[in-house]
Amino acid sequence: MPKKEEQLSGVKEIAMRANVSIGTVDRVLHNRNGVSPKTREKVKAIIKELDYQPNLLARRLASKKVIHIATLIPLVSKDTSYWSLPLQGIMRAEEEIKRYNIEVDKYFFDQDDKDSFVSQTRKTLRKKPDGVLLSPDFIEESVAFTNKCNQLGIPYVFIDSDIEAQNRLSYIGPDLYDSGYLVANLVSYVLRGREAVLVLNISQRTYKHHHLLKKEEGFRNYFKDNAIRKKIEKIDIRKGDNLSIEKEITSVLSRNKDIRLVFVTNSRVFIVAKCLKKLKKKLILIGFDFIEENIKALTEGDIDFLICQKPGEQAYKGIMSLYQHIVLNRQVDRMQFMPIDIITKENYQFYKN
Amino acid sequence: MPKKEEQLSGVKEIAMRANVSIGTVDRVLHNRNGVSPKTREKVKAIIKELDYQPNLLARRLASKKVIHIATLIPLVSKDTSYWSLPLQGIMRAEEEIKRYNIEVDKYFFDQDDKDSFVSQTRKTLRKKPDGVLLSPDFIEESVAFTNKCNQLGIPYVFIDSDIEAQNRLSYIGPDLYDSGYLVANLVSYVLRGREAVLVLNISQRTYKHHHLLKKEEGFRNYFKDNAIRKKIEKIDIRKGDNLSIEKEITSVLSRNKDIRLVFVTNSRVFIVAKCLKKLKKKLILIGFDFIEENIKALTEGDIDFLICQKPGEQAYKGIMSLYQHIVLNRQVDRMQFMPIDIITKENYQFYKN
DNA sequence: ATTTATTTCGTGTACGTACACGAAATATTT
DNA sequence: AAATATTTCGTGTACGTACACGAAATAAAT
Repeated sequence: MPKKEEQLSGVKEIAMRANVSIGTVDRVLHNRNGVSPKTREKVKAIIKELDYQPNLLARRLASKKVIHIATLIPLVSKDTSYWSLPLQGIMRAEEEIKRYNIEVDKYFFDQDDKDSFVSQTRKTLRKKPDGVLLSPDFIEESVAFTNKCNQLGIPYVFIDSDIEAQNRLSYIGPDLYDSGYLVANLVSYVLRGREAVLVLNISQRTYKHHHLLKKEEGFRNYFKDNAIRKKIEKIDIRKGDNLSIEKEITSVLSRNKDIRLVFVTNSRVFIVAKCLKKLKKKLILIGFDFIEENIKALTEGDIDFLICQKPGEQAYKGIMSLYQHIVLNRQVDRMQFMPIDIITKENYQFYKN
Repeated sequence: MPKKEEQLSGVKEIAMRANVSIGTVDRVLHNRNGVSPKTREKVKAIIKELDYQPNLLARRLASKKVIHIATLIPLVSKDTSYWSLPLQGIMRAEEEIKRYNIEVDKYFFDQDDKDSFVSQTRKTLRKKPDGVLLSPDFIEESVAFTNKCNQLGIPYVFIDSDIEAQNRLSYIGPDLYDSGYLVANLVSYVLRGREAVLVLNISQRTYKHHHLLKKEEGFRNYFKDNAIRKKIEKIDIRKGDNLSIEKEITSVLSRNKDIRLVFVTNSRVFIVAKCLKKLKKKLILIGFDFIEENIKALTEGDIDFLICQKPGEQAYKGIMSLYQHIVLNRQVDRMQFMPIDIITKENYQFYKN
């Protein structure tokens, strides 16, 4: 018996109303050719009239197109294992969505080599991905790259650091200012009276320096906002080797006997921990990021607090946001700040990245 | 020609390896009966071995089951149109997902009638929904209800206010404490010297009072945290009628000539605006929520600031989170705080709920 | 040993869309 | 007008899963 022709839906209904086959409707929907202008218009009209919304689940299922998401993050470098965490997050997301015909193409650049970044962006673009996740370390170059993405209609999300001006789908990562602010709050509890703070910005990479400055700004503004007078000594160290760092620290500490706490504005805090240990200086040490080297120093009592922002989650969410947006057409929050976690010797075991 | 038997996937692959049909695999997957213990075990083993993950898109497409999401929110009441906004959000989400065989069943209760809440929870449970969105206005009753949901394995999300202890999928809404804190910050810019603040908690409903108190707590703690001395006069008004409110306000204002700013801890601020207008008192007025009555007062200059947290978005996100979780098995953030927006006469036109 | 009841399983169709293939209709050339 | 080229369109199969139906195999009853 012929099926009762109740409520058709989707392409079929359009096809029926337009007296054409679903094949034709399909061609109109995808702007493929092979349909006469007049039926095309007719079908388009009906599509509009019905306010047709495709069933995205069915679409993805039927499509043989593989969706490509490109990721562009730093190589895991010798001086910190930080970027292995986002990478794990990326792979976790990949595992979850690859069965929906989504492929994740991973590109890596050398944090110390601007050219490698540029060449990787080129590679990325050549593959015409459907979406990009990137850590926009080199600002100008990232802007150039994402401008091209804008032109090509490729959505992209930033992780780890942000370039607000760009037309990104989302930024997922820390609120740098806030995390500095939080540290200041911590500091205000820990220090008393005239005890001073040393802020250490360690970065060989000039382009990343503004990150550190944002944290420092948050840090300083806490004291300003709360009208707390606090001596803040500060050094920028542009050389990564232990020796230079040690020298600088020794010097500043001998000049400022009142320093009781050191705040390192990035993950290089473990290097400072080593120095202080060597110098036999027991100061309170605060830094960033849940990486192996830091955890080790934490457990050994050489670091007191680590501020973390789930780098794995950041990358995972980044991929998933792209997936949601590309495949399911979902709107995505333009900002997705990660919680600011405080890790100590007592709770680090329970921290899940 | 027979298809090349390359990489089968999903049920088909399992079926092949187990030497059974996909029908049998399907029965095992869904714990339906009609399969002998021994083949069941065999199939189960292979499923585990392959770490089979079903294609959720295909599953939803093929399933004829309609997924039911129940919503349980207050009726739009006479004294504030607030709840029409979340309702709009719910309907927007519904529109978006109904084509995936998801139905949203809306239940409403009277904010002044505990019994109506209870009876609506009963109704909800009778329908055995697959997920619930609710505003847990009556705490004890909400706990009882969600405990039953826990037993039945029904996920639920809270909007507007939270009961942290419960095992909810997510809370989506304002951080009450923070919004009070923010207002205090605003106040500290606006007021000078010895100018005082009046905090007004207007609620006929005792059970909602703790919300207001949380905001007040945040408000007060700002001054404490920042060591600012500020005279804070405060009244709780338990009667909703304009007359009682007017009387109370008149009284407190005549006793405290130094009050220059009034902070109303909920959406009833427009009532206060009317009173002040009638009394010809020009004070700075701050309150909550982007509802029609308030906007009117804002444009007329009778309210100075409105604090809003996109109630429509809250509900929309709530439904979508449930959908994601139920259909796509996505993990969901346990907390989804909404941004705290400050609305003035100048920017209200651009505010999208 | 039949017949009948019951369990166990395979097949077919459907979900809504994509896309390849080829048939029908139309246009162009001879 | 016939032959050919081109455009326009319909049909069929696939995606991975759900589920109804009925066939085959087994068990129970006569």
